[in-house]
Amino acid sequence: MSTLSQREQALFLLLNEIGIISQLSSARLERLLPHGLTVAQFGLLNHLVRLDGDWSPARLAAAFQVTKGTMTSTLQRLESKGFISMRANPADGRAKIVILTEAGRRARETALAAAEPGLADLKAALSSAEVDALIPGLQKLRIWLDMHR
Amino acid sequence: MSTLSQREQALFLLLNEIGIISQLSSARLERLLPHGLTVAQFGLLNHLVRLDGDWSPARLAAAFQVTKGTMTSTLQRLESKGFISMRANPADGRAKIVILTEAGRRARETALAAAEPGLADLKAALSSAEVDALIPGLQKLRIWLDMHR
DNA sequence: GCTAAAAAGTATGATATCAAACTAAATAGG
DNA sequence: CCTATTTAGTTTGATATCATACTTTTTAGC
Repeated sequence: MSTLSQREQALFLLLNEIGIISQLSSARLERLLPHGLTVAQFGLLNHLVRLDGDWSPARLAAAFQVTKGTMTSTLQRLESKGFISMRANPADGRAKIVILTEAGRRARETALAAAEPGLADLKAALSSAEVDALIPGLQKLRIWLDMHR
Repeated sequence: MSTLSQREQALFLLLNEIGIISQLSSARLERLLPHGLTVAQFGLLNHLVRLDGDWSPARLAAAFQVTKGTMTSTLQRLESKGFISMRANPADGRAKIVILTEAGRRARETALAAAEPGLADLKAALSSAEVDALIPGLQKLRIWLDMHR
């Protein structure tokens, strides 16, 4: 009969907790977002607002650590909502350039304002120190997983 | 222009890291699992093996913190693989009882053995102490989210 | 230069997930 | 008792996600 070492059981438990938190917090956020925005779409809008520059679908897929196919789908949905547009990259016939529209910028603003109370509530769950204590370990794990896939 | 407080930004970052880890680790595990088992299906088999007793779909949905509709779908897929069966609850005409089959027990065994190396690799990412340091804070967060949804 | 390999993007088919709407059965309140 | 509410389970329609396979374009090797 297969078993796991204590060490492995602890890792299993860790990943389990992380999975449930991810699921609960995504569902929580999505309920607050306007325009039928999903967490993936909101994340993309935030990214484009904050990080200037030319973003191709492939570069965005790498940044969010999803497959290119997933990014194609999310971009198409944002485009159909009018929040981004895409044009060909004149320097590379294979590539596209993703552009945030004015409507997209405004939608991100209202979405952020709508999401803020949900984050504010969360302050009751963990102290500032507790949050700060968690982040480095999680970053280390995320970076390892990213490098070993 | 909407902004977030420092506190809220840290929480946002925390949830972001958690989301990415959840995504990467699920994809990683799923690649190792046999029988076309998904993480959700594997989790359910593990649960049924470890926790004896009568489990209804509703109770399982609560335990995994997914909607009843999601649990219906996952149970149907496991049933079509022959890994569980379901029968009516004689004491409650609305309810069903989920039963792990022998094939399901064996599938869980082989799946666990297949997943084990993926967990073993992960030991390189975090020390035992680092894992132990993360768990209590995450549990606290998970419990809060569970109680406030 | 030509060909082989790599990269960008899309398409397809499967599963998980949610919210919302629905049916059927059990329970609670008068 | 009878009705209203709650609970169990399913269905539907939408999105995210993956793996895989495909087309087009670019880059690298000889």
